[in-house]
Amino acid sequence: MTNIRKVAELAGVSVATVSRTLKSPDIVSPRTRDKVLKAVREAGYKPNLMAVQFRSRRTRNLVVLVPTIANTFFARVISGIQEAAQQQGYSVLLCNTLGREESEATYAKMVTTRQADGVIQLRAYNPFPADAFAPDTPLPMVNACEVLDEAPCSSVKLDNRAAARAITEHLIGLGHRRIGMIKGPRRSPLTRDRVAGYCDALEAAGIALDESLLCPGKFTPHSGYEAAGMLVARDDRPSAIFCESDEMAIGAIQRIKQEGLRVPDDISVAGFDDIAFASFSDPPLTTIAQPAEAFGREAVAMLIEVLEGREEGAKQRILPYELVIRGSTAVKR
Amino acid sequence: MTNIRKVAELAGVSVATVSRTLKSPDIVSPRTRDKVLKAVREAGYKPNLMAVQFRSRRTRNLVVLVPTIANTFFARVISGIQEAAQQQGYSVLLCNTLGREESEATYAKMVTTRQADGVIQLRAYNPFPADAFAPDTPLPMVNACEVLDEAPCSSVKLDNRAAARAITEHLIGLGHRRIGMIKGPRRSPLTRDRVAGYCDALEAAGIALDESLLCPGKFTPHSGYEAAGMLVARDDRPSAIFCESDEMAIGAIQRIKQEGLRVPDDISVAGFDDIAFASFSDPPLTTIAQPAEAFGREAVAMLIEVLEGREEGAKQRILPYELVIRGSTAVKR
DNA sequence: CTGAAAGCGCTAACAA
DNA sequence: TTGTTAGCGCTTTCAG
Repeated sequence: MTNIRKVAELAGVSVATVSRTLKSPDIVSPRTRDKVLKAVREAGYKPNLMAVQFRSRRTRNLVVLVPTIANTFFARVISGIQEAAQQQGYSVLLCNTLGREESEATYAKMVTTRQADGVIQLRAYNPFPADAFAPDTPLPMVNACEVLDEAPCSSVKLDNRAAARAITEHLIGLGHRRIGMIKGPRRSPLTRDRVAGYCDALEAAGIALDESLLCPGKFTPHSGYEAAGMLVARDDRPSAIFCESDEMAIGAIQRIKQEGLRVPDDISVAGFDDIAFASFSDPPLTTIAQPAEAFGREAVAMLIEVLEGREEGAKQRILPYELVIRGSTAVKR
Repeated sequence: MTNIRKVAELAGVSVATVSRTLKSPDIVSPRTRDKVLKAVREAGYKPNLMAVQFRSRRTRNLVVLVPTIANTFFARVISGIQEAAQQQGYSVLLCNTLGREESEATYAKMVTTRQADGVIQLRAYNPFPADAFAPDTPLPMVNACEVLDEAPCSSVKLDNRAAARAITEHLIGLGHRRIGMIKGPRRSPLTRDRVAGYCDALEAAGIALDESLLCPGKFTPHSGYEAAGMLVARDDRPSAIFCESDEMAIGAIQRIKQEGLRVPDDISVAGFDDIAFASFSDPPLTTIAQPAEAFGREAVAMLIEVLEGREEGAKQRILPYELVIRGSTAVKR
């Protein structure tokens, strides 16, 4: 084991000097610095980060709680996180929690046990027990994408309500008046906001809300497939369906075609997220593009602010969406 | 900071006893154990894992080098890794390297600097410098999915050559004789093996190899789209195309349709991987299913064997593939 | 600018 | 079964 002491001996200086040379080379005389660096090279010395972190009480690790890495939208958010973190000298520990609260709590514990400095949570749930931190310390956490209503920390999200309203209005603009919606899990704030936006659009257009046109899904292609089956089987089937995720929209399109109907001729379908496959579906998906990578970058910036004590109270940032019109929606006929 | 010493005082025992109670409760008398656990609770004590790991010289962290988490195939491998790791008490540090060697080297350094115990590399590249470890220590690494020819460590992979041969034979069996192939990057062992399997099948059927029917892609839908464009534009266009990944196959299908041809009526298309979207493409994709999660589980098992010193030389495991026939391939007409 | 020395919080001999 | 003690490898006062 080649440690700092060996290097010190080799260079003929004290361990303190070696430490200083490595951390703040500028406060060391050029001559000693050269001696030390030479010794470091000769000894093939690599500082034991375990010890460094232990001693300096910070790890420069960020844990990211992801509901599921199998979702390509989250993959983009994660890219943004990694890019920003790396730039600031932090490493990212990705945790695929499958949305399970126990998993989230387990990984969040890496912060209380000082294996990581903070967490970025991509789901609306606070993984820390109430007594994990001293009363008025700010939580070392940032909530992104799906955000708690009373987030106990800074957060970044989309204006989901406005985005859902925009895409519903696009559908209404095409002449659709019976518009189905395949939504996410009931209790998600994401779903609630998007349903609200959908209702806003209907109301503004003077269309009565038909609750039975709202089907729950699970953000997977298969659940979209199932939900579309319900919607299409009705006598008074909708002429357009807004899906809360592209994955569900892709499943829905397959089902609609299987039932012998055409998209968009018989039924228009809109998605949400603009994942890579959205433009490769047949027909290509009309959807809401989210600035996924930007969510990641923002989240990192906010978290580091908290960790380095530069924050003044929890912030809430809203990032812009964009309506992307492709071939899966068309004028009602 | 509530540390082990505080707990010891509170319980009226030595720090060693507290440590023991937490690590091996059974070698401590029930009475002391109760006292200690009570004190732990009262003090709200959480061991500083940083210190634990530093002291015990192991982190129970595994770093996983993933070329890109945006690929849903890797997402499945990662699930398998996480599941197995968790079971064995290890945490997973996911590193999205984008296939960049500098990134891989940076993350691999977490092992030499003792931030992690070992690495699972999903790409055919050794991220460690030659002198990172003592000459005949086994590398704390396992190579999975895409494997180095002379892997300096244990590895798990598919019999890519046989799988490619099987799917090509499926195409030949349907009467196709001009079969294009959209392959991956030239230098990948994966590509080399799959091209070899493709050639095997042709040869066995007495079909001459036409090199110009092999187009390189990059495993993305877009690259499949481009490559298919080349293939389809030819006068002597193939009647079937074998793509080295489902993502490329999905891109290829879109291009073929855009050129006014039908899949599979005019051109059959086969993929590789069996990602979730494979069964939701139109038509659903004929492909090779890989036991992605099993790759992950195997890799963890092998790595832990190495880390805990129970290995006897590098092993090589081959996992089985399965030909999944769906609607994108049909009899030539 | 450099060195000596005191730990960080914990584990692991070794003794008792 | 429990306590004492000596560090792990590093950073950081505090003197010099």
